[in-house]
Amino acid sequence: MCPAGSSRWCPTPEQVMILEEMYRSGVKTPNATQIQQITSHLSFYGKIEGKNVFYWFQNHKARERQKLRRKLTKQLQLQQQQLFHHYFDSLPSPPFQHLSYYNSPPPFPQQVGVHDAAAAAKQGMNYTWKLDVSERMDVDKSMMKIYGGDLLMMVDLSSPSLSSPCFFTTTTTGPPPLKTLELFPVTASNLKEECNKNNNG
Amino acid sequence: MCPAGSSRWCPTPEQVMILEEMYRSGVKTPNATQIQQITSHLSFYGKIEGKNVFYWFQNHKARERQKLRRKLTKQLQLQQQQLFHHYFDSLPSPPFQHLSYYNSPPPFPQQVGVHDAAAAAKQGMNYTWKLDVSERMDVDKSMMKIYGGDLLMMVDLSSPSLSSPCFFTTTTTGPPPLKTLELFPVTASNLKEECNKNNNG
DNA sequence: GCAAATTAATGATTTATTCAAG
DNA sequence: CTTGAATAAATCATTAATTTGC
Repeated sequence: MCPAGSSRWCPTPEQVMILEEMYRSGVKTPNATQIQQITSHLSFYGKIEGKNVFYWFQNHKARERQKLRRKLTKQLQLQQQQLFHHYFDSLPSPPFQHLSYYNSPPPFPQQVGVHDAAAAAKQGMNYTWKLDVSERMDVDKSMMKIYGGDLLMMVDLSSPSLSSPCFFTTTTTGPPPLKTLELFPVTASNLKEECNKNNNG
Repeated sequence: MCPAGSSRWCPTPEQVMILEEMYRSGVKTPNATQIQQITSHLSFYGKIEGKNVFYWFQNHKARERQKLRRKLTKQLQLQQQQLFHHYFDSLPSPPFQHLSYYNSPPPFPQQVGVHDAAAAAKQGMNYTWKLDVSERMDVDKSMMKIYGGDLLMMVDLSSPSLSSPCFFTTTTTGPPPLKTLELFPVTASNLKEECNKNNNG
């Protein structure tokens, strides 16, 4: 685990687990008493002192905040980029078209395809699901809320204003012209990178 | 495999394999775009829609976590059992005693222990730490200032008055008789409550 | 062997937390 | 202090594995 004469604390997995559990259950900035108690408790699992606990909570809190902040920032940037592209890539107007580009690494066979958008649209428009979701939230934002990030999506091409990009819009009377844009090749490694960017940077 | 009119998605082996490979290679919480891409990709192997992919990653991530957590918890329980026995098999009577009462909720197995106070005292007396902290604030009040609340922790037993409880007292000549008292069972929920009291009240 | 019964996996929903913006 | 957005945890519900008695 930790070099014998290490100059700094190396928490054991048990210690980390307990600290995280405490943090999760509400201990964010323990006071002296709490720190002493926690320290005593954790000293069961390995060498530890008060300052370690103190600093752990400080750092953990800060890094959680940081993580969230970065995630939000990234999302915003991507969203804006997306809207930018949407705005300037004027497009042909089949009522529905869903373009998918796949460029998969060895384990995933390559595939470049153009699909009818009906299927794609249906994916997000499953009626039951939609209904269930809409019980709690605004229908228009459902996919955003559920799926988190929204690099790109379906925009109503009939309105040039781009004022209200909608995710998996549900229309019972008749669907407006929608287009799903995917701006980069899809590979596992790409997905991984993006995921890491979201998580770490 | 799956009943004809099944109410829920039954992934094909290929789909599961690909999903698992993606997860392994870093895709943990795909966003809407990624979900759409993955969905299109997997639709090659069978019926599938976005929500299936979304739910799959949610569930898979959660259950992987769960698996790990259970493993750790089991380890902890074993470890604590061992320590418990160890403690009551050999009980010395040291000059300083540190009484700790632990009454932990499920994740933290029960624990009753008796410690030598030397370690506890040392925790708060680390010289380097003291210095580092005092760079930014008044030394005497440092812990109070940093840690806020003070249920009260270390008291000098040589003075019966209990007039000046000190936090992490530093004594270079020789430690006075100190005793660490813990006045209530330490649980995550207790700590949380106290924390809330400190923050809100 | 083979169904009915029981248990384990896992897809789908709901509920609770989290941080930070307003 | 409240709310929005996202996510994790807990839970419900259905399908697959398996066990069991015949």
